[in-house]
Amino acid sequence: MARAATTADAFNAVAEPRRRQILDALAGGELPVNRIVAVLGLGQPQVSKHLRVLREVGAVEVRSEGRQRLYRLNGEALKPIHDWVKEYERTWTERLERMDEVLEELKSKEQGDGSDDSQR
Amino acid sequence: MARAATTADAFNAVAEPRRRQILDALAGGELPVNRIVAVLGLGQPQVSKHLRVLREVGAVEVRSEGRQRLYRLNGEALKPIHDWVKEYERTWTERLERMDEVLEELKSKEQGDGSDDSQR
DNA sequence: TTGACATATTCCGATATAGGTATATATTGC
DNA sequence: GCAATATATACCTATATCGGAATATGTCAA
Repeated sequence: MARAATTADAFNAVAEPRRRQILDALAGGELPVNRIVAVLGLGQPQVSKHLRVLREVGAVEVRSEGRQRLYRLNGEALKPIHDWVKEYERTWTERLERMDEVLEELKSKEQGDGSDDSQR
Repeated sequence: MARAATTADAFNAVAEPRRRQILDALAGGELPVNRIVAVLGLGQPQVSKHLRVLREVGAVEVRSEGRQRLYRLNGEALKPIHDWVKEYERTWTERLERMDEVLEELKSKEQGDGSDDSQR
């Protein structure tokens, strides 16, 4: 048994660039699948599969209209991501964090050469 | 030629629950690898590999101190995620969106009864 | 019914990657 | 030098999953 346990959550859904593109497209309003296909320039089955993933995490909802399936955004499914990342926002907004960073750097230089090797 | 092009970006890095755990642990301050191993209850090589991914997207930085490698958070690497998801925040905060949703529903009901589209 | 259209599902092959084990590298102390 | 500690890397296996092609399902019109 390897590979993590198929985390079918919002984080995973959104990790795929195509799926973010789909959500971005739906931000302008409800769209049928063939419009999304046109926007992404991807095959129709692939789009349907991405839509399924998005549906499973609740990020989109569907309604049928004739032979069309109209997808609409449900941004609330992205709330966990927003909540999680929001906690880190202060890291790049507060000046105090910068000061702390500089102090750490100085400290490590003082103690020897250990200041670099951050790259490989 | 299949499978998407190895998106080594912040979205991908954070899609892994273990890596979010690591970042959460580092939110409290700099930690050596063995502390992270203890927190996660995962093997040391696995943790090192996760740390490498996080380093490659800039979400963490390292400095050496003796034989230890002290990892610290760099929240700014998460800014793209924050910026992206922020756009969707209004979806679940604004009331107007709800109204729009209801209107859409009503419209679809209206259109549902007609057997031909001549009255559209 | 037949056929056209719209979308979903199934099967396939290629690749990415998580975790596991063993090993390599680096630092410290003897 | 050698041993111990701390971490990183290499190799392996199992699985997840992307894109592609073929096919199935569903809806409408003639």
